[in-house]
Amino acid sequence: MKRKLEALIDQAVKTLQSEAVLDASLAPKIHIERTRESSHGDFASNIAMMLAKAANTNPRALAEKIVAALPVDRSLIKTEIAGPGFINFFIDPNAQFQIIQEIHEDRELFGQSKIGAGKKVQVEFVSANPTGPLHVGHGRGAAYGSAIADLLSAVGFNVEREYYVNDAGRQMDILATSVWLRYLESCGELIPFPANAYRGEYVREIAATLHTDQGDQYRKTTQQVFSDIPPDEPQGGDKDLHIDALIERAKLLLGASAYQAVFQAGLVAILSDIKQDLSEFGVDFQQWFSERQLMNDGSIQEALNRLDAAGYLYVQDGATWFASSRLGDEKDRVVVRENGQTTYFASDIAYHMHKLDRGFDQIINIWGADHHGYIARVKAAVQALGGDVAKLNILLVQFAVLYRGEERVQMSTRSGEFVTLRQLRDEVGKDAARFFYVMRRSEQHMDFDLKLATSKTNENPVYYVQYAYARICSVFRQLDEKGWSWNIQQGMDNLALLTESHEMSLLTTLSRYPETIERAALQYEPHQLIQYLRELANEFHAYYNAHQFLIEIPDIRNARLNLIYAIRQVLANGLNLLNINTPESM
RNA sequence: GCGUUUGUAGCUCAACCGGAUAGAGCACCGGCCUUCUAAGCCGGGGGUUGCAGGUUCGAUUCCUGCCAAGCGCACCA
Repeated sequence: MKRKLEALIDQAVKTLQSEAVLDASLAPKIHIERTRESSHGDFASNIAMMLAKAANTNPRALAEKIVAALPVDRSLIKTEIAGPGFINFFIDPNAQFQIIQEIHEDRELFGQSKIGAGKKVQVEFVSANPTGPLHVGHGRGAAYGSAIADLLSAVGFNVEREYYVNDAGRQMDILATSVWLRYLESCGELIPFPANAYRGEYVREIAATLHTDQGDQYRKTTQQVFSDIPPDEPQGGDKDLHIDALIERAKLLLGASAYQAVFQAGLVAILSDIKQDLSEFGVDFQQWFSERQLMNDGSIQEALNRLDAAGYLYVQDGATWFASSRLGDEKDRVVVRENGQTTYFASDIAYHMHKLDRGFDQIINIWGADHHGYIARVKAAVQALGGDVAKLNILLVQFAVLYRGEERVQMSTRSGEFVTLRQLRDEVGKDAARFFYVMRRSEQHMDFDLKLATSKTNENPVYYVQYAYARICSVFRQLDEKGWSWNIQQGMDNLALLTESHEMSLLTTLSRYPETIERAALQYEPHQLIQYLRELANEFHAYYNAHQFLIEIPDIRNARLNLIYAIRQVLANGLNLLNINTPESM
């Protein structure tokens, strides 16, 4: 309908242009929107106000000319000029009824579209370091990213979901060393556990399993491990020097292959935990892309070679720099350190080279807001590699600030003090957690009150939507119990009997579903879908309280059942899209 | 200090990317269960959209400045 009206106005404008009322060079962007109030009709356009100045006339006069030039259309019963120059459109109610027929035919496909035209889109999200379990801070990115991926796929994009695994680098060495030290404790050694090591309970569990599986074969004495190691922070030393020395000592004492074995034990345990966690959260990835692979297969060197060939690398103070400031970054960045090791950013450059080479039409990175400083340098890298920056879309998700009641909860993977995503799911359930995470705009700094989320679960709006779905299911169960019939055809023939105001507004809301999906997908705003579902549920609950569906008169009964069936279908489509369950009774 | 995101009802947030009288939930007050699930519905109070300018027919939305909060500003990842 929206599209149709746009086409009509477009024709009217062209007609006026041919009559020289409007300048032929004008190419106005025609914008149709839903009205907020029913007295303003169903749709409105501001076209006259946009063009009035160029046409050297006042908006209302121009609006009249546009209306006069409007081609005839059966479903359009009235136009009105209102306010400063809005053109309001009134749609024939009979045309509105078609939406019910449409939903009954399309079922679970209703709302999907092909505007993505099968274009390849990669969505990379979560990508948390595999140094510990996911905590509630990661949950938002997970829920948001998967919602965007699912929305894009619903509107016809060919979507690939990817998790970038930072399985290389110092953090992983710290983890491996932490596991080993806990392992030594399992063997019976008395270890002064470093301040900067991973202190979480999960490290102990991994170490215990390692001990059970491998026995004492990686055991060294505390004396061997700690002799001549610089003091830790609590002893007045530097915690970074301390842990780095321990990492070197571990590699030395264990030898390369045994160190690898310990390293792998930690990585594999944590990564498989993350995979399972996400899967249970309704988030699945097609690709788990390994940073170590980039280092081992020469990709980093290749990326650096390409930058060098393009003239973007130089050496200074013994390090190799990428001249990102020439491409919009605030300063140049080191890619190879003085000690010969490549930086994390170098891996990132290689990773994005890979993404570009894989031929996606669009690349979406979903990052936590703490990474916003990386946008400029990554875009610079993409440009320097000869890629199209316009294809790279970096979306930031603001952090959820955690509270327990009034008190702010600090989280740190290192210290082991955090609330895991799994704990949250156990307490509130997957549905409530997903709903809550996606409910708000991603740029909005979100306050997440754990006390509220875990204690007053009945207040979570997800139940409101699910309840509407369950109520409709219940109506159809009652129908069977009463032994009454539901004749769909008879209902379709009598849709005109749906004349109540609740019914009219439900028809409009139902017809808004496809455009809601489309907008939510293209603007990367899944909260719009949530907003919509709450509205649809609200209108249904109001309708439910105001009118009876299971009534004696078959014509009306069947028409109403057709309507609520359509409502249930749309609720289900929306909830399924968000990976939220549709319980048939609550 | 620089960059970036945010600032809307007592609290948590919307507002179809510049539209008409800024809307929901929670909380508060008052109603509705011998009829399809009261996890619901109906009604009420509550606002200088952080502040000050600017752009135009029209600004919560765009621009500038200021104020406040979050997050960044490594040869760490």
